Amino acid sequence: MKFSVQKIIIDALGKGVKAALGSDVEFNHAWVQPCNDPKFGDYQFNGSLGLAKAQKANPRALAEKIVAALELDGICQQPEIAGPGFINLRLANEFVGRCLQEIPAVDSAKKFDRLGIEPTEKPEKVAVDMSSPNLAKEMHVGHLRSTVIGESVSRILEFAGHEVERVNHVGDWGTQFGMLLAHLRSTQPEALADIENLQIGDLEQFYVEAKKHFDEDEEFATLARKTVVDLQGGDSETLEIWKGFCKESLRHCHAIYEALGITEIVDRGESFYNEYLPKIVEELTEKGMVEKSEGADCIFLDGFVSRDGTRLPMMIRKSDGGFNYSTTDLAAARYRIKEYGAHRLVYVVGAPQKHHFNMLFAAIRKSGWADESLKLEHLAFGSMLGADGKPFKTREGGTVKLKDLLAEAVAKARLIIEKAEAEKEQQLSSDQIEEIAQTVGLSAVKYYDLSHSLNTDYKFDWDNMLAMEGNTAPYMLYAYARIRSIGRKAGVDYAELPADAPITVEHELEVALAKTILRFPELIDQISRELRPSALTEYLFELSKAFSRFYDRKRGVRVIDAEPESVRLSRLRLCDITSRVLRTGLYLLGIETLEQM
RNA sequence: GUCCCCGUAGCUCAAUUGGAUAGAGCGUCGGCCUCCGAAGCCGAAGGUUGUGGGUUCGAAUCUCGCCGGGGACGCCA
Repeated sequence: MKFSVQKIIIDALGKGVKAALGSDVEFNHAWVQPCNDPKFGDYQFNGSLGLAKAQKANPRALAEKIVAALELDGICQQPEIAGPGFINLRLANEFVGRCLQEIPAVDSAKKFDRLGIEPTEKPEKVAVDMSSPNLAKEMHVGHLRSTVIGESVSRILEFAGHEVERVNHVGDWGTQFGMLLAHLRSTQPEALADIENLQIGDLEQFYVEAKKHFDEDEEFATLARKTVVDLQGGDSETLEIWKGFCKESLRHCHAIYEALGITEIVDRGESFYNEYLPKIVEELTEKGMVEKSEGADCIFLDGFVSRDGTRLPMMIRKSDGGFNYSTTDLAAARYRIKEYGAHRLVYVVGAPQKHHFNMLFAAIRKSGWADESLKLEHLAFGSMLGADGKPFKTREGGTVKLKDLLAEAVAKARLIIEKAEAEKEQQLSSDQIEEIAQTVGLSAVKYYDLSHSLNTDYKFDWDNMLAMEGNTAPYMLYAYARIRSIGRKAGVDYAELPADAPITVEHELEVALAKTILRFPELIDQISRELRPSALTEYLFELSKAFSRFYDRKRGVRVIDAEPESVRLSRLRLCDITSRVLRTGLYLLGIETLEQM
């Protein structure tokens, strides 16, 4: 699979169109799409319709001209013209078999099972801004989507061949830290001696206590305010305590990242940019972008004007001289462009900040820090809602800690697995059940999140995400484990199957499975551009269904006891490749597979 | 007040960014295990895509209005 089938079709059609209509015709790749209904074929060309209009010709006649000029021998069956002028293409079974044949064995030296998919020829450096919790508190459900989507998007980009830096833009600065550090000093003076190893069991509780202290004790409040001044003034002792606090808070974050399979994230908090902030304002002022307005330094950007003419400001320096998040975001963007050398900045941040990012991007463009090729993307995602459609909260109305949510997912998964185990003959050990519960529970949460389209809100529903049926992690993990089990049952090691054993597809369900596999490369190409994990979950679900039909007792084909041996080998190789695509696809969602469940 | 997002089967969600007869899962009804993992497969019923116009060969998708829900709009981040 050194190529995507779609690209081959696009090339052939491109040539055909130029041969039929002249080389000055501009060919649009979007004219070639997979058919949504297999009865039409595998790929459709719908360009005849648009071209016919431009050339004032009959679309069907035009389609016939194009078909006559097509060279698809050995790739497709005879093209068909349908409806108002669609050209339908159906891949030849021999071609499908040959493509699968070219998929190389797993190269264990590589980070991914590439399945023969080449990395992009134009690798980019991408900074993915993700997760970014506030270190003053525990991570909560509000950070789930950014963390999970950010990781998936990062893996997809890496697989496509890009260099990715996952940036954890944590909130480690601000007035609240004065209160927290003062509280730490007054309640745990002994901890200050070994601040490096500070331990705070529950940051949330600590925050609440500190806030209470602040509200009820005027003397303490004064102390807290002084601590803010000390911190911002660079008082070394205060800085040490602050560092210790942040370090401990980050340990809490990384316990969650580890559970979620996130290992390469770079913690670069807001404080990192403090020294750059005055320079940013200075630089942008020199560029004439900054205006004084009501005592504050603001940037007014083209297009950010309400109908009555009021200009909408992007404030980068408050009237008291302090900086705010816009300044920090500008500094961070500049750093990512200038120091890291990013070609693409991706922000995995909730939809409510759409307006902020629109302005930020406009300001970055205007700053001239990068040329027009710089890609700026706000991957805006919707909120997680409770079953009642309202913001997701605990029964008491409080914020749900991410740690608790994940623990509950594992607990619920464990119950389901134990129940299923009780009905089986072969029993798994309790260690195995625990491992399966961990994987299933955490995967279910991730998969459910990623299977929704980014932009819209979704309802968090335990039953739907842990269901064994439908487009869920348990179903996908089961499908994978089942295929692996088939190999064991057949007494073969998939990795040892002879690479030169031909793959032949004949049975309808065999062909359908094979063609679904062949769509994987074009999907990678698509999602690495669009950054849409839900397109991947959708595909993996289809692949699993295609396999289940292929392997169905009644309607499917025989595999383990298929005859002759050449057919058995061919089908076992098909099983192997299916499992590899599933494993790779799930990996790109941040999900590890199980050999058995 | 200005702007942004959403509204699709009883429920939860899709729809390859303007393509053909709008698809899945759950739930309901019905079929398939002496047969490779039934956590599976096959089928039926279920829709005026909130609503009314417009654009065109073609609209859930683009556009304008209305209805309903959510959100953002200068010194929090």
